[in-house]
Amino acid sequence: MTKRIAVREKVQERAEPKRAAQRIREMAGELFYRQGIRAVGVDEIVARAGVTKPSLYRSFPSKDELAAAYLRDHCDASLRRFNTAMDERPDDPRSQFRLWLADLSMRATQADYRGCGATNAAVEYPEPGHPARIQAAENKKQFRARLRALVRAMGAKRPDVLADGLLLLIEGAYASGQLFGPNGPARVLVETADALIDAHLSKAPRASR
Amino acid sequence: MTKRIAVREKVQERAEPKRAAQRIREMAGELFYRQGIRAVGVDEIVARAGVTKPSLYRSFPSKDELAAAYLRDHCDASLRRFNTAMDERPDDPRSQFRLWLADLSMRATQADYRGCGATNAAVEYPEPGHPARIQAAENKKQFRARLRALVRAMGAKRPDVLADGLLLLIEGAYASGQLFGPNGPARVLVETADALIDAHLSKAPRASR
DNA sequence: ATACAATGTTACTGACCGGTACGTGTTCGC
DNA sequence: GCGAACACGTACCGGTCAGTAACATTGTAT
Repeated sequence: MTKRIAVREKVQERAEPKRAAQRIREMAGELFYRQGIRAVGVDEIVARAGVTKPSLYRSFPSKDELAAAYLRDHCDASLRRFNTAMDERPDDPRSQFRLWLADLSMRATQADYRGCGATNAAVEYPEPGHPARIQAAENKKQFRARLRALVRAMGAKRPDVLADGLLLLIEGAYASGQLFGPNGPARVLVETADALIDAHLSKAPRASR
Repeated sequence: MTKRIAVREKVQERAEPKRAAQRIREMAGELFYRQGIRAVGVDEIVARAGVTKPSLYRSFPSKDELAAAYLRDHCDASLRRFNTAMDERPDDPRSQFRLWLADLSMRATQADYRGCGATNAAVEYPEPGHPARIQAAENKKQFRARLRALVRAMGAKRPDVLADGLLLLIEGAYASGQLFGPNGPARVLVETADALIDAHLSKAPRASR
């Protein structure tokens, strides 16, 4: 974040060596997500990234800030995936949302599912001022706003209430996916969300699907 | 400090000195829940419990097993609270459940809410064989069974589906309570659950509240 | 060639971690 | 009274943690 790269003439993004900071960031992302932030030491990160510890501390002021960077990456990616999924058919937001939910339901009922990285980070760091916690809260805030916009586009009468209800279901899928494996409650995610949306849209409460 | 009393003839459970194991268990419970298991060292536990480390390891084979014991206590207590709340008026399970949900909604929208200890433990210990994770999964399994029985008593047509839908909402409240503080999604917990139950009971989908 | 930026190498710090060997004091059966 | 059993404390272990200092090496651009 300090100096510039100065090689952007013709081959600025060749992936062969890959900057140390980037390798660290990616490896830290995988390890933090799979094993939890506290469970992963900086030595393990640099070892598996094929770099050394000073390289880490040249790019990140501390492990806590590296964790915050991981969360930023994590939610940038998931928010982008959500947006592109919705933008595929802007005319039918409900169907697109349903597809996204079905995908989440599938992932959340797999054996090694690990839930949402931001939620997990907040569990690991309850201290209010911690960088990882601040970033996690920011991620959640952004997703909530995005979900509200989507529900508003569905034409719900009380969009914020419905959006929060759906958010409860989604967070519930994140959490329960880790504890109950397959056959967990996340398997009913789609039809439960359907019932909820139906109720808020005053359509026929049956007749879904 | 704290001499012994040696009176267990007639009053064997006076709370004055309290066995070291019990003090450890209680203090570990508080600290583990508030700060997370990994964040709390055994030194802090014994120091704040007013005992010493060997006392801990005489009663518990390891910190991991102490964490498992904490989870057992945690969910024993919450399951007992749930049962007594339901048993107050066995004729009207839905109202009692509604009251319990309202209480959860209130707690989950307070600033320092920490969610469910079992869910948090599973986040901290993703490794499948870990004692804390095993106990956490057991807790969740028991609660799911209890919830299914309750929904069955409500007379729902597909009780397991409704119970899992409600479980998603509950776990969602646990998780989102930690990230969004007050004004978080958990504020709509009761009315969302109502809408869901209505839909499953084929009552008028409106008319809630 | 040279200058510079990025990274690696090695070694280190002090704090803290979970866990334990061993000694001390109190209580109770006799 | 006396010794065994019990509950508990003192002092310590080796390992790991996050983070740093000082220096060597590489690659690249001019």
